[in-house]
Amino acid sequence: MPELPEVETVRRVLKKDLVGLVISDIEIRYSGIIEDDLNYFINNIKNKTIEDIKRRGKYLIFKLNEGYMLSHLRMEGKYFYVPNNSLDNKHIHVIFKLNNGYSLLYQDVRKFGKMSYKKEDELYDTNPLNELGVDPILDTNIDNELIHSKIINKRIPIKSILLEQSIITGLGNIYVDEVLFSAKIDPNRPGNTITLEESNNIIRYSKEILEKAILNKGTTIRSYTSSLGVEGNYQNFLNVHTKNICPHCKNTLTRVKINGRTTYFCNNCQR
DNA sequence: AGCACTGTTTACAT
DNA sequence: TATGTAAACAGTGC
Repeated sequence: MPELPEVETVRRVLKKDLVGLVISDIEIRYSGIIEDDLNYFINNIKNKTIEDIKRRGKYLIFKLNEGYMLSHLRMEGKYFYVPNNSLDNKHIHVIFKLNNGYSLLYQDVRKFGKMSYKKEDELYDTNPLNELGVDPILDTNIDNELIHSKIINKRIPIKSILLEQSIITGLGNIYVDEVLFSAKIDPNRPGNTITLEESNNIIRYSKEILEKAILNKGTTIRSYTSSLGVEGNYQNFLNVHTKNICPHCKNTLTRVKINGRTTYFCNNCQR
């Protein structure tokens, strides 16, 4: 499911249930999810207490009493907090047994998701978090000129730049289309043609749209992709993504592939 | 049946 | 270094 608003929604739901619980055992059924050596991962997480759940970009950060567990849901990753042995299927790849008779299940139909253990001093200074750009929700002092200078250093389409996560983190295929529509920018425009004013609008609308999407618990487009049974509501506020008609000028929207990703925009309103 | 598609990221070739 | 393509995988829909 996850772009920033969906990951933030998962974070909030999990945090209510999990803080204070101890991970008493870990079962790994598909090791491709775990980026570390399996024994290293298990030995460092087993018997640790979950003290907090944080987020940066699209990453979930489980703060343990010693170190962190980093988790990225990629396309289909989902967590379920359920009583032991009450739910199982072939797409559940990691099971965290908790000390209260409940389990945290990680389900991932496409097996793209990743988890790793990070030591206290590694978290923000090593891959992958040290590669991330500014988080429009978490970072309050964003250097607009710096963002612009990074954008105009590139010649690839602005949509591709925003999907890279290295300048701004949190936007994915849906919200990039929405942000560029609000900013009236053609997603094909090369980075080196983006003005400071346009760059500032990208930052401003990223904040606005992501905030509103979080308030609506994210976007649920295809029903099977809902996580934790939590259905988002922001699909009712989308302007262009999955749409046919421009809500502003009523022209037919253009649908193209950029970076292999389906892209919706209005070639009348977005220049 | 076969192909195109999917809310992500990264490894690899050029 | 920068950019474009393919790959990781499983399911749905035409």
